[in-house]
Parts: sequence; C-alpha cells; structure tokens
Amino acid sequence: MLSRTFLTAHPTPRLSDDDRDRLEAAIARTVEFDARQIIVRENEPLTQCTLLLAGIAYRYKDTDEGKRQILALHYPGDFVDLHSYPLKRLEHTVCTLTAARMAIIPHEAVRQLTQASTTLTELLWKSTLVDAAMNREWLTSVGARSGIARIAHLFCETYVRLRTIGATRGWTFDFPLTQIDLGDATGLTSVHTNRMLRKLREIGVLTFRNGTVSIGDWMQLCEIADFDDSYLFLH
Amino acid sequence: MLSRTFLTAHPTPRLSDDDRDRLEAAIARTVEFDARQIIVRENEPLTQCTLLLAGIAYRYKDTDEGKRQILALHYPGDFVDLHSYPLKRLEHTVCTLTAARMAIIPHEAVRQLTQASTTLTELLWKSTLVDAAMNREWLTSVGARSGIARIAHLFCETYVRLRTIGATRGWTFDFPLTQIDLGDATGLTSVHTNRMLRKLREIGVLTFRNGTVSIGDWMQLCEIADFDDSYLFLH
DNA sequence: CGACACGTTGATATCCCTCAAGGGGAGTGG
DNA sequence: CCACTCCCCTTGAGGGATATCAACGTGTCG
Repeated sequence: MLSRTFLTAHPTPRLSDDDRDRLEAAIARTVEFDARQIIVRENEPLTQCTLLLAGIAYRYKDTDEGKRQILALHYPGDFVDLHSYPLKRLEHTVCTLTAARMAIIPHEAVRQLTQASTTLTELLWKSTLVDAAMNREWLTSVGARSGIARIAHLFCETYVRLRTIGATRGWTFDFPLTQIDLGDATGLTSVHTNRMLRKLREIGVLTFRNGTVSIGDWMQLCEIADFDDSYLFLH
Repeated sequence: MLSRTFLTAHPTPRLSDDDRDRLEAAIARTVEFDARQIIVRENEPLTQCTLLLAGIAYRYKDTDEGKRQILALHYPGDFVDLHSYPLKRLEHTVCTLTAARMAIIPHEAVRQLTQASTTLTELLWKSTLVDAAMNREWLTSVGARSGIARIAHLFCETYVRLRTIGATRGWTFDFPLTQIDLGDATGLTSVHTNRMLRKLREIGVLTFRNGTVSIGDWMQLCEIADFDDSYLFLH
C-alpha cells in the first residue's frame, strides 16, 4: 500500500475499498533520488505526477536578484506536483531535500481515476487545495508576521504535519533543513534566522540543532507564531 | 452566457459546446453585492461557489497583531471560492472591493459537472490551481522582492489579467484600491506604499491616481517588478 | 458644514540586512 | 592519520529599507 501515507495525511473524503485499490493501481513505478536533486524543472512539459513516499522534498522559485523563495515543504504522503495534472507544467522547481523515494503516477492514470470516481476526484483535488491553503498561510506569515513569528510558525506547521503521519517522537522530530533553507522559506536571511532560533532557544520554547527540533513549550510556541492549524484541513 | 468571461480568462482546456451548456446550466442564480461587503466568512460551512461576473473582490486573512494580508484579487470571470467545493469551508475571508454581481453555483451542481465531463473537471480544477500559482507568486514577491518591486509586480499582474478579459483601455485601467489595500496586498504600510508609488511616478513608469492606473513604460515596469506572466497560465 | 477616510510628507525609530570573521564538523585526498 | 577544503553555524558591527508617529491637505458624503 504505497498510497497509505497519502490517505493518512488526507483522511477526508474517505475512500471506498474500490477507490483505494484504484489509487494504488495508478502507481506506475517507484523511483529513488539522492538529496538536493531536482525532480521537476520550471516550465518543462509534464506527463506524470510524483507522490513522495519517503524523505523530504521542497519547491522553490528564484528571483532576478538571485534570491530564492521556498514555496512548500513536502513530507511522506504528499504529492509534490499533483497540480501538474491540470496545469501540464509547473511555474517553479521541485527538489529533494534528503534522499527520497517517490511513486510515479502518469497523468493518464489520474484522468482515469477522475473518470472512475467522484470521491477520488474530490480527494485529489482537495489535496492540491490544501497545498494552496498552505501557500496562503505562508504568504500571510511572510507578509504580516515578525521574523520570530515566521520561524515559530514554520515549526508549528511542521510539527503538526509530521505528527499526522507519525513522524514525530514526543515533542521531537527530524528536520534536516539548513538555516539558509529556513531563511529562504520565511523571507529572512540565514543570519537573522540564526538569531531568531537563538531567541526561541533562550526562552525555552524550542531548540533546533543538527537537524533535530525539540519543542519545549508548545502553547507558547503557538502564541509566538500566531498558529492555528485549521488551514491544514485535517479535521 | 454568464460564464463567458470565465472561459475568456481560462481558455484551456477548451470546452465542447455541450460542456459550455452544462457549465452555464449549473448557475443557480445571480446576486448583487455592495462594495466592501463580506461574501464568505472564514471557516463557515459552505454549500455553493461564487463566480464573479462584474466588479472586484478580494480575499484576506487577519493576524493576531491586527495586520491584514490580502491573499488574492478577483476580477470578472474569476471564481472567488471554487476551492470551497473540495474543501467545504475556507480558511480566509472573501469580500467585495466594489459593488459586484456574482453567479451562484451549488456544490451539488459542481459535482454533477465533474461527473458529466472530464474536460470540465480539468478546467475547474485548473482554475483553482492558477489561483494557487498566483498565491505562490505573491509569496515570492513578499518574501524575496523589494518594496518597489512588489508594488510594480502587482500592477503588472493586474494589467495582464485585466487585459485578458478586455478591461483595459490602452495602457490605462481602473483599479479602485486604496493605498492601504495595496499595502495589505504587498506586505507594506500604506505610508511606504505611497512613497513607492511616488517613485514609480517620478521615473515615468506608472501613475496611480484616483483608482486609475496609467502605465508609462511597460518594459521598465516589468524589469523593476521581475515580472514574467508564465505563472498566469494564459498560454 | 462637519465628519471621516484617504493621500501626502517629514522626522524618527527599528527590524532586518550586509559585511566580516572565526569555529566546527564532514568529507577527501595525500 | 593528518591536512585541507567546504559548507554551515555563530557572533559582532554598521547600514539601509521599511515601520511608526505625527501633522495637514483634500475629497466625499450625509
């Protein structure tokens, strides 16, 4: 059941057994990638989608002035580019952060899924829209929150998403981003990211060291972050 | 043909005559709204979608600290909340900017459209994903571009979108946002927005006065903005 | 005519960036 | 096994972009 983690991360609408089988059957093959490898290039014509089975991936965009904006982070169970099915190309790049295993689903198979089941269509469509809701939450963070709130918010989101798929151990989880990555995701420099991390550590709310996060005070972290998980559409 | 402007803004995939009729028939009724009126409240359960026929609408989110982030602007032909069909609620607010006319399409009718036609499904799905692509471009703007570039970028996007639906007159178009709105969309204060507008005016690139935009030098405006319209998926 | 919202500008403050330097860990090659 | 390199983390100092505060002008609407 390669699609099991996807269904964990997206419990509604609930699929019938037949639909689960259809989804599973749509997977053409699996592929392994090294860390920091490009999966999908900006604007290249696409004919398949990619479901992340293991590892972490991210999507980003570069600007004229050489700045990089990380648009999304992906954990096991996420489609990294299901939106390529209706769009036929992506306007950004998709990349692995760590070594990763991916399931490949041809666009043609997605089309057959949508023809076979309205519920499947809704589930797949919804998963692309939860992704968009995260884009908007990040936009709100970067546009309207302070540096420390942005960093705190990213950790809150990551904790909730990873817990959903069982990738946390108590208040601790692996999060192998560099401080440069964190900065590129939050619109801060790595230097300022470093200072915000120190602040969070000093007040005992969270420590981030060697790719491991340890949350000391979840309530206060949420407060600093202005975090409310309703945009993740888990309930 | 209430759906005509929608099809102009979303030319691909191209619908058959039957599908056009189906889409048109899905419209239950039309509604008029005053300016600055809330259309959809955050997290309220939804059973219908709203297609903007005339006027301008926007979507926004408020933060703890009382800041407002405008997430999207909508012009005639845009669904303002088609994503409510798979999501069942929205994590943000939808509001009119000007007086507006909307077409109402019940979720049940959308479901029937998706059952009736794969092409219609793709088109509707795609339109929600183009919306998401704009969310990501705004995220990139706010996270990685300077104040003047963000303002310039918003004008570039608006010009292209309005031209597509025939709402420009040469290099001029109506854009009845306040400078506070512009700031809320770009993550700037209205004071700083004002100074950026003055700068654009002084170098002869663009003037914005009394809700009317006049572009003086499109090429330079795009350069300042780091603008490339491929994320709008018009071609 | 008064109230109010928006636009404009100046002065000052602050958050965050840039530049710089040094330390530590991991990988590599001699 | 050690030296070397490279990348990342960390911290300090200074600067710049943008925010904040304040005041006044202008247009609109009841």
